[in-house]
Amino acid sequence: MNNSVSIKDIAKKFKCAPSTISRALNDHPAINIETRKTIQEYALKVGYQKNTLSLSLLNNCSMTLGLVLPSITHYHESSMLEGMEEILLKSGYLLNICVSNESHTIEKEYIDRLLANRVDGLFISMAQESYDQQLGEHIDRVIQRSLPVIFIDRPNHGVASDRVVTDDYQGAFMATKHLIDMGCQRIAHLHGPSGISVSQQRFLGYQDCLIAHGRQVEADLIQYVHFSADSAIQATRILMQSDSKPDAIFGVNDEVCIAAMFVLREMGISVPNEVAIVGFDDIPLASFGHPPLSSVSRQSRKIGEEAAKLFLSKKDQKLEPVTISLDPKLIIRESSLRS
Amino acid sequence: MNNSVSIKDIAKKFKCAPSTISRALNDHPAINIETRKTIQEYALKVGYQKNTLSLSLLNNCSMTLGLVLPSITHYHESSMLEGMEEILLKSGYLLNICVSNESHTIEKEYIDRLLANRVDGLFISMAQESYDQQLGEHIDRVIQRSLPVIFIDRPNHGVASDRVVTDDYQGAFMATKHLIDMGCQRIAHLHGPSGISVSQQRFLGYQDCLIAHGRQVEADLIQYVHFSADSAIQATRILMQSDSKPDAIFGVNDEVCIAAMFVLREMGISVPNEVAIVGFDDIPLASFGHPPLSSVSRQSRKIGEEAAKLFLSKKDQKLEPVTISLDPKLIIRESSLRS
DNA sequence: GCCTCAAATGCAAACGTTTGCGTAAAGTTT
DNA sequence: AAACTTTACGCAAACGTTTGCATTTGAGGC
Repeated sequence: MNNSVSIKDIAKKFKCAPSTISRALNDHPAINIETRKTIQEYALKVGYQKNTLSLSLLNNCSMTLGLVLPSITHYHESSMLEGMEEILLKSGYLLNICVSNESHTIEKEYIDRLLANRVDGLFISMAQESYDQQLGEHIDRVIQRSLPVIFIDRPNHGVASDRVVTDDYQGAFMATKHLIDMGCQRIAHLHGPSGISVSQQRFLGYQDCLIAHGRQVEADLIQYVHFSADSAIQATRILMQSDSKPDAIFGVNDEVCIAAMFVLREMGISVPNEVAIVGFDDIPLASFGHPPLSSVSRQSRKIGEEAAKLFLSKKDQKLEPVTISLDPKLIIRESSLRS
Repeated sequence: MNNSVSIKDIAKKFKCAPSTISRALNDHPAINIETRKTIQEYALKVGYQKNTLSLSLLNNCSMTLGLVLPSITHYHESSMLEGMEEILLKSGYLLNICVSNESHTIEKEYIDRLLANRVDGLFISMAQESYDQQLGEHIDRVIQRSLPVIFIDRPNHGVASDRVVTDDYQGAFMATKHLIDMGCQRIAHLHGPSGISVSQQRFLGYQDCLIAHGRQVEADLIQYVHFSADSAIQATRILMQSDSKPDAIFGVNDEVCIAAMFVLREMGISVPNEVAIVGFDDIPLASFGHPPLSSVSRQSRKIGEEAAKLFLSKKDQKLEPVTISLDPKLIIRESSLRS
């Protein structure tokens, strides 16, 4: 099964001690320079490769990290992963990816495996089930091991912890403000799954912005959706068939807005003139929507980079928990531009 | 740094040998049932967790796999990953994710790390650089170790190896045939990056279908793009501004087609009547395009599942290399439906 | 020829876990 | 009471690597 050659094998070949081989391969000065060369050449020839597992065991450091996400198919998540990889690649780490599918049971199972594999740190965006039911012991276990844990997007309940997030509240506030500035009077909201921080913050930003501008927050104008396009179809129809139709929609993400625009087109309602729309995430296809979709960009890739950097700074010294909040940027396109 | 408790620690507490603790925790019948209980309860209390690294070292089996991808932000890739995870979760594996960004150097570096970490198998979709320059020694090294290597989407040069792919050729053929059936006379192709298997196969399917129906393959009707929406803007303009405009476009993936439809709309060209369009991948937003985009679905999630299953069947017994080719499905929507 | 010193290499422990074998003690059969 | 079996546990090796501390060898100075 495994043909890999070990230091012991090489030691036998040269009839010397494993320690000599180890030192030779690591350019230890106490080893004769010619012996060193000979051994190194031989090692290269037979394709010797250091077994990191033994080192992990010895040094209590596996150079492996865990990333636990509810899903990976949204642009924000995969883009964040790429940013993370970029930094970790330079630092010699490997990343274990674990998709919890919003299930607490799966999340727990994965964290168990990661701990058993002695990862050096954990990035986690908590599953909705864990968050809803306030289940955090599995995370507490990790923290008790004094492993660096960095929360992404979704924080743990109450506990002070390292976090990297977009300022969703601010982004939603900006989006709503922009719609108000465009003269919209009745701004609806496609609200994300309740209980998830991202949904809550975006709703709060929306709500507070309305209040700050002397508007009412009307229950009729709020519809709950999932993060998928499909789920927005029905929600949009309900909104537009109500007695008091909105003249603007702020959606929890771009997918639901693109679906909303699709429904509006079907209904013969013009965007942005009858209904203006702003989304969230600024996915690459947003600019190719019909019309191009205004959206709040949340620098997904940078979130990953910052999370990785935060880990690197945390791993050596114990510091106070930090929250890195990245500024969202409002990208205005035609879907919300009224003349 | 690390507070984890080991079997030795527990052994000291109970003043017995580590082997006794190990057996007790593994429900070995040779251990007194009460001793067993006591030890298990204590282990649970102090949060003992098996150190898998030592086992990996001992058994030459790390229960960890590697996945090397050129990128992860496309729906196809992330969806495939989710399918893979589903199967591997049940089998107790963890997955190391490595994004090569189409770079041979990075790919090599990642594979080195994976080998050093003694992964039990490798899933890989080769970087364009590796493929273009026919650089495969880094992969050969893996195979020489007799590690299961499963190629996804993009095969290795020439070498017989386990593969899981969509029948891109067949899918492209079906798409082109459909456009012909719709009465299109001049079918253009947005060709993916050359040198990549996926691009080549889709082009071949397109080409052979044209030939099979007595059509010419015209160089003017072929434009090269990347897999991103942005890259299709210029290509589409060139196509439509040429003397001999196409009346249909078959695109290498959905992103480029959505961008193409955007450009056509800008130019006042109607889809599907003036130009019919079919894409590839059937991303979730395809059905919300304007008009809804016809596309070849390639069962991304299932590719991941099949790859994982293939590994599981390969890990025990050495079998002949297998190619699993999944049937594509043509999803017809308005973008190609002519009345 | 003895002492010192440096250069080159070996020894053994350590990381955490499993497992075949050995060995007590206790119980059971003749 | 002798012989046997069962029960319950310990010992030690093994996986691959590193590293502090010997130990060996040869050279040079006196």
